[in-house]
Amino acid sequence: MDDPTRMLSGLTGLSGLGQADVGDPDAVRKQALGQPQQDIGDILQQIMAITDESLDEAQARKHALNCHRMKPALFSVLCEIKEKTVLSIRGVQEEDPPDPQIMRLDNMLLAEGVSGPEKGGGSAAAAAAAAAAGGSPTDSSIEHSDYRAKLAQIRQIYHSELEKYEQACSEFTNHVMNLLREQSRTRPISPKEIERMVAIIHRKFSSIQMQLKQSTCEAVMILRSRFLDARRKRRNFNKQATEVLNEYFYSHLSNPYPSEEAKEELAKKCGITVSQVSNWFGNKRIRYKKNIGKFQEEANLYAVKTAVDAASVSAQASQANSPATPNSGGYPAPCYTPDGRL
DNA sequence: ATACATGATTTTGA
DNA sequence: TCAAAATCATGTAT
Repeated sequence: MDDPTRMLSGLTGLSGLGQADVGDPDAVRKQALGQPQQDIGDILQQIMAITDESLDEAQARKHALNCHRMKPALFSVLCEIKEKTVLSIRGVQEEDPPDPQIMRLDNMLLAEGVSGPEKGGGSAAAAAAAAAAGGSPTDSSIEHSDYRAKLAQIRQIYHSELEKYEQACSEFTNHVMNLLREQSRTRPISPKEIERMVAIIHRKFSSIQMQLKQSTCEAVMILRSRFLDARRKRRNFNKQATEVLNEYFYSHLSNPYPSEEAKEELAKKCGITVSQVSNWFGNKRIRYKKNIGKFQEEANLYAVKTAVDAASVSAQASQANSPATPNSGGYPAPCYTPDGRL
């Protein structure tokens, strides 16, 4: 980017027709053919030399060339040659369709509320989603202000960078277009050629933009996983909830697999979701099985509790004899001893 | 600071 | 597709 002139000479020599003000090429050529070869060689030499000179030197030489009597003739020859070569080159680099990857990134950024209209829509939606996902409202709102702040930060960086790129792009485009216009006085450059040049520049810049978008997406994803991953905001269930769950577990120790309906009821009683109930039972089963000894005390506690409950209920009902602990089969029955050993 | 407890997710196996 | 098992990431007690 530090030497636009070189890039220009490399890219613009490819295509385009002569300019409209060239006039009839044949007529001019006849004139040209009448001149000594020496002249044309000389002019060409000078034109080639322009690219190697400093801008000031080139400026002076360009002016000299413009005033040269052979200039119109040479110009027309260049036009003609160019027209011929361009036929074989045309179609080599036609329009490519909008990059699907950049579209994907755009959509993602839009969905995350990074790009698009000012804060509101995106973050509000995210907040709603987080709230729906569970967790107490206060927690999620506290964590969410943090999340939103970070997101806003990313958003701000993204926009300022994007703006910078856009500005640089348009500046560079302008610069190049001016140069091309300037050069079009000494060599034929069609509007179409300029157009193509601009397109090339834009492609280059958009590939830079894509990198920006990509890294922004990455940052947002990391942020999301940092804040929205349920594991990271785990809260223990309250005592009453665990009590209810444990009660069910130990009173169904022979088959601690609550049905869907039972789960729903437990969920309602505990103020948690059905899948949380499922998680709890899954964890409880495996951990109980893994170390029955460790849970012995707890098991006894709940056995006694349910026994007492049942006793009081049945006592109320009919003064019946005390019910046995409902423990039979399934998991290895914990063998109760008064001191808690197996 | 550390180890252990616990809810959630991921992997694995039937 | 469900549950077990393994694992993760945090909460909590010491």
